Amino acid sequence: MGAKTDIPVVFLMGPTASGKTGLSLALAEHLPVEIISVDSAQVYRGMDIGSAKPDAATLAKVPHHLIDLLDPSEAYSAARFRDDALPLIAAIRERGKIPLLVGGTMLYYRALQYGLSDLPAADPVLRSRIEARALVEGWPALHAELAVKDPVTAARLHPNDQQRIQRALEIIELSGRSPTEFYAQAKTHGLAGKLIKIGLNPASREELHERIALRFHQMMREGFLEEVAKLKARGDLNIELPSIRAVGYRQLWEHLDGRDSLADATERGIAATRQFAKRQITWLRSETAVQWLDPASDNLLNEALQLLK
RNA sequence: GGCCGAGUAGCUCAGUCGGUAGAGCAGGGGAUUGAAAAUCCCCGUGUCGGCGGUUCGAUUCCGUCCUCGGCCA
Repeated sequence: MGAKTDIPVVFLMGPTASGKTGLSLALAEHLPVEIISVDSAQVYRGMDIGSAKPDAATLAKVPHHLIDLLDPSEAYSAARFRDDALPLIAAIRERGKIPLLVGGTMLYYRALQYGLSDLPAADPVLRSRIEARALVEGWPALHAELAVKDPVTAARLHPNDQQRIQRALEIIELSGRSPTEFYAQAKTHGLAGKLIKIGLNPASREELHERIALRFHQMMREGFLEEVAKLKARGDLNIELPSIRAVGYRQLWEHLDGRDSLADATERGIAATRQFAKRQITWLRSETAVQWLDPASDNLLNEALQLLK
């Protein structure tokens, strides 16, 4: 595998609506790349408009990976992403092409770069059992229980952080070992070889907010509501699923449930997108060695090509 | 033109029997190990519409003006 790691892996990171997809396609016209989507929503089939998935013609023209992997009734994960992406990257390098990772799911980049602890996989049955207990005893009781079994993790988690308390208890139940014990051990391996990180972010937050609103309205014009209605009409999906909880999908689903007007739901969707972008930016600030570009630059493509030389 | 109601945080509104005010939403910062577009934590000074008056002290009471609703002409 040695010689092949001479080919760099390229990350194209940035908050939602910063223009990552556009730039990736422009790069694909000038360089021998294959694109790997780093996006927890684009993995779902039938979630196209709201996840800002490249259209079918584009997908046919430029090789893309990790898009349309699952049915929305299923759940993806950071660990699965790492397991999927590593062999893909190796294969793309074998072909003498550049793996271009594009997307905004920051935890996935993290998992890929640094690996993960060797934790037991999620267990839906156990999770619903823990939830049922929480309903009766309350989350504080479960947090207290965690404090006995793994004081270090409990101290790190806020008593309201249901999702992580649940996960910690799940790990203990499944393995008989605490998260703290796992974290003390080496992680599974992450990415090897040369890595170039390009960050794309508008010069001001205001500008990003404008791009977000503009794009959301564009999605509505393209039939986002119909897309959500179609998913809802299946009858087997619900708002608790990771897929349907995605930004925009959740708000339009709630509107279809009769919660509010379409105009209000649209505003809530846009606000949720802004908040999502803010969280992405928080991740980005802790990323090392990112080379930043301004999506409004007249010379964006050349600047990006320059970084890849 | 007359009468009534409302003008308080970016928005929707509480509230102060006179001692310069607080919620929700929005917004900002942070955390983040198999749900991550998820989940969670922290952050609230704003001429209380303007100008006068009463008062030790007015966002609160009084007068007047302005703006926006509604009703009546």
